[in-house]
Amino acid sequence: MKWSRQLIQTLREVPADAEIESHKLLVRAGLIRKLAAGLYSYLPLAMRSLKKIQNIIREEMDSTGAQEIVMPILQPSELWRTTGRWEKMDANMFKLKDHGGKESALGPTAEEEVTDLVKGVVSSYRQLPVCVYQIQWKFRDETRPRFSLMRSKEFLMKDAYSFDTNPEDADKIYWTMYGAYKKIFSRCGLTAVPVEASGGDMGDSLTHEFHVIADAGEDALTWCESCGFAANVEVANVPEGGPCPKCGAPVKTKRGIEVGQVFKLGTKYSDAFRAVFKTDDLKEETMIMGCYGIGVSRTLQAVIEQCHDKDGIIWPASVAPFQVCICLLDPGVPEVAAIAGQIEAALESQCVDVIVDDREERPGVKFKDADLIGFPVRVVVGAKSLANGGVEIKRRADDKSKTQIVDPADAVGAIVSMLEA
RNA sequence: CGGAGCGUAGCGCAGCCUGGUAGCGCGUUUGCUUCGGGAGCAAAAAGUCGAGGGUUCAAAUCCCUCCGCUCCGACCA
Repeated sequence: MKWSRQLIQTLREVPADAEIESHKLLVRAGLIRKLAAGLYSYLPLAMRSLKKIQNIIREEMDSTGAQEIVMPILQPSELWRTTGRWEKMDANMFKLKDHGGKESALGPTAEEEVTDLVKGVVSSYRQLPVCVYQIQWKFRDETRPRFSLMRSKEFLMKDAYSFDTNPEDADKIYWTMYGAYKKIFSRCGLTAVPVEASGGDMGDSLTHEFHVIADAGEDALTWCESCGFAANVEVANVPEGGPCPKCGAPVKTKRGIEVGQVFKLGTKYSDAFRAVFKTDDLKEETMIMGCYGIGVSRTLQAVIEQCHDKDGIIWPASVAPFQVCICLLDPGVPEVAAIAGQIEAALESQCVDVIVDDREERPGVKFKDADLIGFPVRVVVGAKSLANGGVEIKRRADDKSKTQIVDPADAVGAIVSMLEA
C-alpha cells in the first residue's frame, strides 16, 4: 500500500475541541473527523483498526458457539411499548415518524427486537440454548456527548443475547461470555478488568462491567489491591482509604472506561414478549435471557488512551491500522525504491499489513508521522541506510537505541519476529 | 437540562475594549535551494468574520434574538 494514495492527513497542531489524549490523537493522526457534537466520520486508518477489533470479537464470539446475525437499526415503537421502555427511555432515544405517522426509534440497544425475533423462530427446547450477536450501529440521544468516540450519539456496538431453558445453563453462558470478553480485550492489547456493577434498567442482579483503567474514564471504581475486589461506585461506594467490603483492607478509587458489560436478564424481556418454548413433557416455559455488550468504537479509543506516548499512538500489533510502515527516504532513487518494493511484497505475501511512505517529504516529516500514527514496526530504507549495511527496523514501543540494521534479504524475517515479540 | 467559556481560510489563532480596505502561523499549489527527526527563500490560491435583525455615513468590532461547539454538573438502556 502506497501512502501517497491513501486518504491520510495528519495535523501538527492539537484540535481546539479535544480535551483528552486519545481524542487529540484520533484527530491528529487522521483517524476521525467531527461532523457535529457526538457524530464522527471514520477515515481509512480508523476503519482498518475497527475492522480488526471486529474480527477479534467475531472469532471469540464464534468460538463460544454464538451466531452472528444483523437486525434493523430502525425499530418500530410497538416493540418498545411491549416492555414499557418507549416511555421509560424516552430521553435517550432518537424517535421519528414515517410518512404514515408510524413511530419508530433508532435502536439504542436491541433486547426487545431480539426477543421478538427469537420468539418467532424458537418454539421447542430442542432449539435451545441459543446465543446470537450482531455488530451494529447504535444511537443514543446523549445530552452531553464527550471525548469523541468515548460517548457519542452514534456508535458501533457488539450486542449478544442468550436464550436458555434453565437457570444453570443461563449461568454457564454468562461466565462463558465473561471469559470470552477477557480474551477479546486482551487480544486487542488492552488491560481491561471486570468489576461488579449495577444493572440499571436492564434487568436483575448479576452484572459485570469491563473497564480499561484510565484517568480519562467516566466511571469511578472502588478498587482493593489486597483481595482483588473491584466494583463500580454505583454498587460499592466506599471512600478512598475506606474498608473493603470483602476483606476490610483500605481501598483505592480509580477511574475506568467501560468497554463492555455482561448481564443476566432473567425473564424480564421474555415474559413481556411471552417468549416461551415447549419442554419435553409438553409444558410451556419462559426462556431465560442474558445480554452482553461491547462498545466497539469506544474500544478503539480506549486502546489509544491506554497505548500512547508524547509522540503519538503505540498500536498493539493486533489492531494497528498497518503493522509495518516502510519509510522510503529516497523514493527517487530506483535501487532504493526497488528494495522497499521487494520488502513490501514479501511482507504482503506473509499477510503482514504494510504501508510504504513513498511521499516526497523530508525524512523528519516521515519519522514524525510514523510515530504519530504509531505503526508497531518502522522500517527505514534509504540511500544512507543501505550505505550503512542495509535497512533499519525498529519497534515503535522501543526507544531509538533499539534500532537494528539488517541486510535487506533478512529484513522480512526480522520484521515478522519483531511483530511476534 | 443547569452553570461557564468559545464561534474570524482546511487546522490553530490575533484583530473586537476604543466602528473606517480581512490579518498571522500551520497546511495546500508553483518555482529554486535543501534533504536522517515536522527545512529556507520567493510567489499564489483559499473568508457570506456562525445566522438573522437593529444602531450608524460606515459593523468582525456596539445592541437584540437565534444557532452551533467545548468544559463542569445532573443524566447515562
